[in-house]
Amino acid sequence: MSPAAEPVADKPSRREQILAAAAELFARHGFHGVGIDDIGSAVGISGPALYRHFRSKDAMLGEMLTSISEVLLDGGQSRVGAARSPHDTLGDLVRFHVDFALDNPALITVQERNLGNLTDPDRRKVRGLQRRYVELWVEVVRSAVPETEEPTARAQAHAVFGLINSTPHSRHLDRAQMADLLTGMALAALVQ
Amino acid sequence: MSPAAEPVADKPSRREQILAAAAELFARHGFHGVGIDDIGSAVGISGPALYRHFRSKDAMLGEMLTSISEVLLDGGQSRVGAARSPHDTLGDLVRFHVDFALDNPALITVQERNLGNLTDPDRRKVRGLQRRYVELWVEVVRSAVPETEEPTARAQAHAVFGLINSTPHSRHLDRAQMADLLTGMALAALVQ
DNA sequence: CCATCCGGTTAGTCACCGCTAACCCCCTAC
DNA sequence: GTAGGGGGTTAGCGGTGACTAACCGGATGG
Repeated sequence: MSPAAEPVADKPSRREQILAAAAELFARHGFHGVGIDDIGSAVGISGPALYRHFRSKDAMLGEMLTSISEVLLDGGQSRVGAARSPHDTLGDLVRFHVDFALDNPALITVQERNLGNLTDPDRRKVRGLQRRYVELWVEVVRSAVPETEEPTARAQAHAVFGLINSTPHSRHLDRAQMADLLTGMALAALVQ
Repeated sequence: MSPAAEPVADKPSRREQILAAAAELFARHGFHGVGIDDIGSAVGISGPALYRHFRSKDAMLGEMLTSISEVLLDGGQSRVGAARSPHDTLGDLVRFHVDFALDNPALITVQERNLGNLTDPDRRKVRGLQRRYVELWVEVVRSAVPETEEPTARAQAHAVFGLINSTPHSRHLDRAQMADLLTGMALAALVQ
């Protein structure tokens, strides 16, 4: 499948370029609202040339979403790995997610809107990664606020994702202010 | 779904039925991912019979989204109309939106995902209604927390919508608990 | 210096989708 | 008892979209 899962990322090339353009388009028009030709011309090549890089349109979405989910899970785990106070860990986790959302609005949008357009195996994979990411949040929330029940913590995590991921829909503050605002709101919502 | 939700209006009929089914499908698969035949068979009729009730597939989405936006705006305005303390008004507004989201998960999902699939005139109309709803929130937030700048309040409103509208993605608490949780989180995020 | 292959091109195929056409009940009002 | 219309049916048309086929230029390494 993936020709090489490179640790060293000295590859800024095509594939990535195509995925970025596709993400932008999927975010704006939805998966089925975007044609192969649209994606092609967005990167300066035209139409079927994409099949030199991806097996299918579904494969593009699949790779896009799995890689997002992996980045989130890895980043989350590394934040939790750094042993600090539960409350600080929660702060780090929130900040990490906020930064990711602010830096990758199109990806975040695609992830929350287009999960249903994945192939069955891809969806299973992405769902699995997302579930583990949520579990991470649940544990961190519950160790920062111990009296929280598990289902409540899960619901809180989803709600906070919704809050943070709303970022693409409002662009009236600059990046730094927005990051602070969202972080503050998320933490307030979690610890009340 | 519930045939007798109506206070007086004894018209639960077709159109509404079709819109409800279409909302469900649009929410799950996206506008372009749903065919005319899918919608038809979801209400027991098949395919082109829908054109006895709507001029086009676009018209279905248009009517769906404008009616949602109108319901939200009207409901919001009536909550604000009842003169109470700024803080109570904010609480009412939050609770109103939470209730709507919990009672209409499919509609909420379609509204936030499929704005981009609207016809240009429809989109303008819906955008206008949404803008007025946001302005309502901005004013209520600013009168409850006067030191808030306007752009900040706008960003907060969007973020809170994201939080509340995340509802369809998590179903592990019952309706009442979920309503209380979301209301509490939203208010905490707003007043900090 | 040539073989190869990587990454592009255009033309074409096939399925599907929105929508129209033509037809067909009932049910109701006169 | 029949006229009419609201709401349903199936067949089919035109357009579009994903993908394949066949071809091609140029860099590269043996």
